[in-house]
Amino acid sequence: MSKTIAKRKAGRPRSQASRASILNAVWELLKTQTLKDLSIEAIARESKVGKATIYRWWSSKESLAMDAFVEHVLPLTPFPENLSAYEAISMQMASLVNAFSGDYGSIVSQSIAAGQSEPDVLESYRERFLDERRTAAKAIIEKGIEEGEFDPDIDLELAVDILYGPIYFRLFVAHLPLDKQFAKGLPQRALKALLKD
Amino acid sequence: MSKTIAKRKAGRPRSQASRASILNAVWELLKTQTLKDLSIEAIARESKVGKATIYRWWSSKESLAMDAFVEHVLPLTPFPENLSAYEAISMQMASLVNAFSGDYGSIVSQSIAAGQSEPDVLESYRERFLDERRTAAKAIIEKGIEEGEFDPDIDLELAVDILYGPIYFRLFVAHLPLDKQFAKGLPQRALKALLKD
Amino acid sequence: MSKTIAKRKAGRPRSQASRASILNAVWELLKTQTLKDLSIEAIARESKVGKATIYRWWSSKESLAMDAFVEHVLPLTPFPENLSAYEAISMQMASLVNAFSGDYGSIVSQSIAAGQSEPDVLESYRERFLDERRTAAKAIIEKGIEEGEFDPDIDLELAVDILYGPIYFRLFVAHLPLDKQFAKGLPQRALKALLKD
Amino acid sequence: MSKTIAKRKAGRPRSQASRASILNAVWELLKTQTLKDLSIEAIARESKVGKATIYRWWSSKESLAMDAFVEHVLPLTPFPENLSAYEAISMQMASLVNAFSGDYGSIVSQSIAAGQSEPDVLESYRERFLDERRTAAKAIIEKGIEEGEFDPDIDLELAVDILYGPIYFRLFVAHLPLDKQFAKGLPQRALKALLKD
DNA sequence: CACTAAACGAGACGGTACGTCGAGTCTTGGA
DNA sequence: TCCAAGACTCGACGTACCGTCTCGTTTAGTG
Repeated sequence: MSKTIAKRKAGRPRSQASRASILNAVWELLKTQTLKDLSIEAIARESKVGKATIYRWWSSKESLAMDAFVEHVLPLTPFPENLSAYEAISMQMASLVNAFSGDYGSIVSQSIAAGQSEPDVLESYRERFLDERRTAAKAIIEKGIEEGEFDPDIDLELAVDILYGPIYFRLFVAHLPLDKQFAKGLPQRALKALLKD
Repeated sequence: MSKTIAKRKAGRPRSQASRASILNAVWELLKTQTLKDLSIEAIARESKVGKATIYRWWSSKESLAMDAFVEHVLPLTPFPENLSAYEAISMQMASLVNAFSGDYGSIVSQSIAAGQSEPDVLESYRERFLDERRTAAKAIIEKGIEEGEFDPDIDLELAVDILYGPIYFRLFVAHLPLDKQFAKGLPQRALKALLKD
Repeated sequence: MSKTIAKRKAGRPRSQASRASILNAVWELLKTQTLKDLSIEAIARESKVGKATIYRWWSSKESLAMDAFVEHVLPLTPFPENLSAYEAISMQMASLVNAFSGDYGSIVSQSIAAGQSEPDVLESYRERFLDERRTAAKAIIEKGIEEGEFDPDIDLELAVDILYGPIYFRLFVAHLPLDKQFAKGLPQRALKALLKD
Repeated sequence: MSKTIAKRKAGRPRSQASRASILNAVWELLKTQTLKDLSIEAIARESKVGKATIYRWWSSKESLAMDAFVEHVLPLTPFPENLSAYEAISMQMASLVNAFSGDYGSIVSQSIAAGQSEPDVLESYRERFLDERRTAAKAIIEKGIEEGEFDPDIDLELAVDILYGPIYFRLFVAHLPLDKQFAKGLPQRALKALLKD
């Protein structure tokens, strides 16, 4: 909506070719190196774009990485339908563990790592990924409560943290693997905390 | 044993004054800036030390930060004694939440963030902090099992992840605060997952 | 010709202000210190220029010194006209001795000294200074031959070496001064070698 | 004399093995690199000697190079005897040209180059090499005067400069080679300047 | 024959400068 | 007005040597 009524601007319009080329270069480069080691210089070189063009549209390589990330990996690990809340959560958690054990996990952990020194990167991560998923998770839990599976006194946010916290913990600290055993055992044990007494 | 017969080394011995001065400078500098923004140059300047001396003994600013960290904050958040396992864990978790809500938490999160691109920093964190604490936590849980409080089928590692994962989750992602309410609510809810049916 | 059709180049053009500032800083610094003790760092500092800008356009401080030198001292010690070859050479030699006894001599000797380990500096010295002067000297000697003053069997290059070699000898080795007595005595004695029997 | 009455000193005497090893290392290293590029560090490394030992006995790498030089190349290019002064000088000049065209010339030119910024190196060169040779040359010229070959009004120092200056000129500036033709032509032409009218 | 005391190797120290990289900005000409 | 190209200032990188400084270890005399 707002885009269509965007004010008419004089001058040459933004080059979509450049935008795509930049995001693509970032994505390609992140396959072979750390976000930390990625340089604006290299992105410009790789995408045949002037550095100024990058600076004109992005404030940091982190937010640029975030855009590249969004462009490529949005649709992911939905909650299955037509199952009990317990089953649906179990299955979705397992598939998230699986997703985080590969490239996707590495990019998420690097983005959040970058966010430790750049608050807006972290905010961007939350707004563009996490919030949506947490909302979905909370809806499922509420459904479980309504259907009598879960304790009605649950603090929803806390419940989500207990379920997903362990996954992020292993993702960051890597003290133990995000393997099948974990994918199976975690829901079994963690969901106990949500059950009715 | 072997340490007492430590090999005689030729040459001028390492200056303990320099070592202390460097670690102290790192600690001071990290109070006002990000680990990412910390430069070896600045550390050398602040500690009145040659850059080469830093490079001689540390491989990166991250491992240096880790050493500074260890030097300053090792004795922290122990498990209280003479309490039931449930009580001891509850109290220790609360005090960890509290610790992570201040400077200590910021340094931990930055160190682990740095570890995302430097595996040995992460390893160092695990070896010098985490392992010791996890071992202590597992011991308490075992005690709880023996005393009939907790489910004897528990996977200890998984249990620890469920208890502490949510804390690290909020520490990293900062979607919700590490406040008193969380410090109180988390143990109550998460420990349910460990109880006997 | 080719210069006027110089290829159009993309990008920001070289800053003449920086170039001038650098060369000027070099010149000023060389007034108070040895070329050996001159550092790129100091030049950058003094001329308020990034080090990279210096490295972009010069390969070494020696070639930079040579450029600074050329910029400042090209027009020097011409051969007087309307005199006999003998007189013209005598006077020019005397004025060169005089020039070499001051700052000019010190810079020449240091540049050539630098050239002992950097062949292109030496080549630069020859191409941009010496060759032109030697050519002029040889022309005068030829004129002297034509006018019957000098021996027609003279090897011109050798003749020039005999006339000017002693000056450079004293300049480098400093075993004796480049004083008025030398300025007067050298032409008198050395030119005998060129005369007709 | 003075050496034999050298004051008795307590303590360990200077190690001749180290001295020899150092000088030898310098000599070897100078075969493959410039005096400018030679570092005390490298000499110590190569000669298996502590840096302090070098600094204890030499004030700079230049004076060290000079010592190494003296140790290896003192006996050189004497004046032949039983010849006329003209012949003796001619032959000695030719052999000097020849000597300077090889390694010997390169070391001399580098040492004198170093001397441009270190006056004592230059002085050392003069005292330990040049003076002796100039004295010998002046003696021969005087002999030539006595025997009626040369002009009795000659300034001896100036005469030596005229004879040898051209050799050093080519050695330093390298505008023309120190070849056989020069070795033959130079004495023929330059000695004319010394002859009786 | 132990005792001195300087010289020795090794190598850490505080520094300075190196030459390179990338940051973010600026200045062209062309689209 | 945007864009590519590329030069600009700035600051940090990690390295090489500088000359100095401890160390523990020789190695002659001397007492």
